[in-house]
Amino acid sequence: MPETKVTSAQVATLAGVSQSAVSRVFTNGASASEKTSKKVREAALKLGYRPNNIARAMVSGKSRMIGLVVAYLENQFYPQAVEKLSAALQDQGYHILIFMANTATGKIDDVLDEILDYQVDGIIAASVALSSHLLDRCQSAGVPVVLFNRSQDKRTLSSVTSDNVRGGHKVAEFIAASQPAQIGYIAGWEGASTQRDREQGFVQGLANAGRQIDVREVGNFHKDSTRAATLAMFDRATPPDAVFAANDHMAFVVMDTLRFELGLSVPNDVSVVGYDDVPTAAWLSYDLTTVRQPANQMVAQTVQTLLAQINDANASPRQIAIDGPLIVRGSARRPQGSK
Amino acid sequence: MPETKVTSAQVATLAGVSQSAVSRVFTNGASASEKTSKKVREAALKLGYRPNNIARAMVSGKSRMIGLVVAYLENQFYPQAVEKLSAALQDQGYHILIFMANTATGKIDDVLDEILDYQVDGIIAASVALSSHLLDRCQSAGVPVVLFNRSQDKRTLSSVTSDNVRGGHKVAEFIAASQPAQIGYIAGWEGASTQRDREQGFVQGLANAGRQIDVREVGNFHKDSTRAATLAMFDRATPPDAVFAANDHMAFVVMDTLRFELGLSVPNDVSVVGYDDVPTAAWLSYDLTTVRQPANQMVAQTVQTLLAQINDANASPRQIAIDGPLIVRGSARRPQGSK
DNA sequence: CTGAAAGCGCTTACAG
DNA sequence: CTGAAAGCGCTTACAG
Repeated sequence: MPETKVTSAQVATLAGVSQSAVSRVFTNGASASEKTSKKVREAALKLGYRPNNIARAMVSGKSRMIGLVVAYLENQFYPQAVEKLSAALQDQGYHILIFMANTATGKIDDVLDEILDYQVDGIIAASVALSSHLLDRCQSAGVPVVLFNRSQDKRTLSSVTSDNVRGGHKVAEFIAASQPAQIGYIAGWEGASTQRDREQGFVQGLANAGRQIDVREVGNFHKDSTRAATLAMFDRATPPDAVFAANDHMAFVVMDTLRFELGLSVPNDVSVVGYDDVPTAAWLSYDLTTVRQPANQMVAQTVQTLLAQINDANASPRQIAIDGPLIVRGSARRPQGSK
Repeated sequence: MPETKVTSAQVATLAGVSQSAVSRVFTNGASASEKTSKKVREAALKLGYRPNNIARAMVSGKSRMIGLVVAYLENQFYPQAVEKLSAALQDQGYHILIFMANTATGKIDDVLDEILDYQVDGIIAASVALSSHLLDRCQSAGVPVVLFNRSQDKRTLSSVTSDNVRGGHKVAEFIAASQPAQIGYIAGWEGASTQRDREQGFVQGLANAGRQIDVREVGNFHKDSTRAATLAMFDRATPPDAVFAANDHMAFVVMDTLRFELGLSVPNDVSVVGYDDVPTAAWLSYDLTTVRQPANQMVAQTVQTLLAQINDANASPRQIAIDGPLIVRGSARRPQGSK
């Protein structure tokens, strides 16, 4: 079988029509008579013709590709999000050009240029911060950007997150109600808005209950730092008996360290709460109490916001924060008086 | 800031050279004098010019995009693989157009056509089976395909896996040496070569030791079926005291079900072994004994094989199976006499 | 509804 | 080394 790249011109010849006619038949919303359409479709089928998307992109100026920049795939929340984003975008006729942002080397700049070179119609940045220099570049290229699971002070940029402040607040209420002696907080990477917002809500909520963070360590969202942070947190005269970790990924490490390295019982000795509700949170080994990020809604809003911006260059940016529920499971002590 | 799409023609004008000259400066391996190059680069910088990859693809017939079809992202092995594949391909100047194969709806066919429409230079199919009809389509389009973590009988198709037969064999030797009373096997999805090969190696290895699979259930690589399979496996007079699950993802479920639903101790009552060595396998809650898939080598071979095929249409297909070591951890009893 | 023509932004022989 | 010209496979005004 020869590697024949069939062109619209060949189909046109076989069907006995013009190339324009072939194009119209394959462009929805274009006018073609039933008769022409039939002839063209038959010829196309016989030849195995399919429109070349690259050529289409070239002339239309629309590649129908979305650049997705993502990092931190160890956190189960992201693979899940990529899956949902991909499905939602495919439904809209878009496809994803994916770029792993190597946070180690911080090579996001190069990567972004490469994305732009492919003439993507829009960019979704998941869990990566774009410098204002990069944003300028996107803007001058006329490519809209939406931040996924990260927000930014600039009101000129769209972002979609869960309501992290409110989520942190809920955790505070839940923990305060169980009246722990000491409260610990394992922070994520300080550069992330999710970390800052969750902590802010947590502190606020604790204050409302006349409490505060008694011990704070930084886990940076990563395994090794989180283990070290946990060890440090419990190496004191009065260690906490309730700990909030800024995401599930860290909460798992906290639990493992507590149970298997320090010989403590969760939740009897220490109550642990996370944030995200990744699938693993429901696994029986962890059975983690956590705040659910409403991934489906976040994805829907992300896609909607991005498409609005693609279709209307003057669409105003949106900062969306979606409320997610606290999911109570066995890793945490219940508030006094609850079942 | 205006959304100026800067073209090579504009750069040429500003630099006072021809469009061809501009093109040459941005095409490595093309001839341009130092003087021309300097003028062009300066003009390009001033204008913020970058070559349009879509136009390049159009004329060169090479999009430098690779289609990556992937499913089953719940299994941590795949996000990890996507990350590594992406990095390796980026190093070679290729980028990834990603497609989630929705195994639920089995819409792989449509998806593949869409990939082909984008004129990808090659396709990597991870954990998805392509029908021979689809393969024909790729072949007639002249687009090479390599299967990642899945193999196929057809010798005309390239594939890269770990040595699953040998891996299963190693697990058998390890388990048999601990002299369990009854041996259980939790199978993955029967359509997957990984499942078949791991089981074949396991059966073979057991036979060498005068043993066999005493109880077999199917977990289909998924959580719920695996839980049900485990429950069924232990609902009998003589349940197994050693279980091999065809991948880590299932092994975790087996362990959780045993410990938290059946009140059994792992490894004291039951020894559990998995396959993959995903990051979670090292987490202390599981501390899973497993066979490591050499992901880095698998990725390197996949990229190498694919590029060889892209650069030489007559390159012969390769079936590569890379040996991976058994990693002994706490979830399994040690063989008699070992530490 | 339909066709001829121009053009999307590049690269690549072909001359010089 | 460099430029003029053709062409990659389409879509889209423009006439008819």
